[in-house]
Amino acid sequence: MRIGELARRSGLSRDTLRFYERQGLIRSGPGPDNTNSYRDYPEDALITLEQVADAQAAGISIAELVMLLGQLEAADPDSFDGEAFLQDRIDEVEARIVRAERFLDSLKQAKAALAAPPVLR
Amino acid sequence: MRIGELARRSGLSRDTLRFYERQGLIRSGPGPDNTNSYRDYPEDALITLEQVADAQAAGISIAELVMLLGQLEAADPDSFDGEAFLQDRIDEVEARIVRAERFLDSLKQAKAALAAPPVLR
DNA sequence: CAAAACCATGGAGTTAAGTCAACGGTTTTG
DNA sequence: CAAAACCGTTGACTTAACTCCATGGTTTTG
Repeated sequence: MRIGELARRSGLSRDTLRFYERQGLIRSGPGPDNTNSYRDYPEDALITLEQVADAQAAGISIAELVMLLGQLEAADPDSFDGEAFLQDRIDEVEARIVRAERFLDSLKQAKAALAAPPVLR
Repeated sequence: MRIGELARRSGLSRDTLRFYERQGLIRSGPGPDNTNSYRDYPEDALITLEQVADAQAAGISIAELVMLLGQLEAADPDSFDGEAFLQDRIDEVEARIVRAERFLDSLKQAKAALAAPPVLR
């Protein structure tokens, strides 16, 4: 599909998609009839973009994500210590989730307090 | 306590603390003997800073956090619709946690795959 | 086939959250 | 009391992640 469709379907801007492609997060090939004038994205770019959004929500930067993607698809365990790198990200993300959940609780408590009958305040 | 101690105990830089104070996230009073030369932070600034870190992990910006803090301590429910605002933040944070957890699962699966005996790959 | 709609590239600009440097005043300490 | 250790302010700078703009080429459509 072309960039406009991907933008519409992903909710991202065309500029963002081109930016992501420059960063190496998504890839596009030459068009269907091999005219190379417009980018052509595969259907699964949408899935990749969802994963990118997940990673960002988890506090992973684009640079880190590019490294992770490289790790995962290289699947070359002898290259360097990708396992330790992965474990570090796992620890980071877990810590972040703990913090986010703690904050979520505060928000909920605050809301409950606001919603309570004024006499209780 | 003075800024150096707060920095050491919170793990943040003095510059960051002054920046947070300018933004309205923490407050300092005049020193103990009322000499006003150095900032003096109350003990509970440390707690506030933990909450700030939690909020940031939850994807809340400083500007939003300042509004939230205002909401919470005003506790003036008739002012404007703070309840709706709170609910919006709650929804956002929950969505973010869902994404982060999904990403965490991917990371764990990737690690398991790497750790598996090569014959399985 | 011409207008409308779409796309590419390059480069500059923006925002959030800090970070750094320079310069000078204040407190503490041996 | 002088040196060392701290602190304050101002303003410029940095980084990440976009976003915008200008200019010009390509596809689609009526």
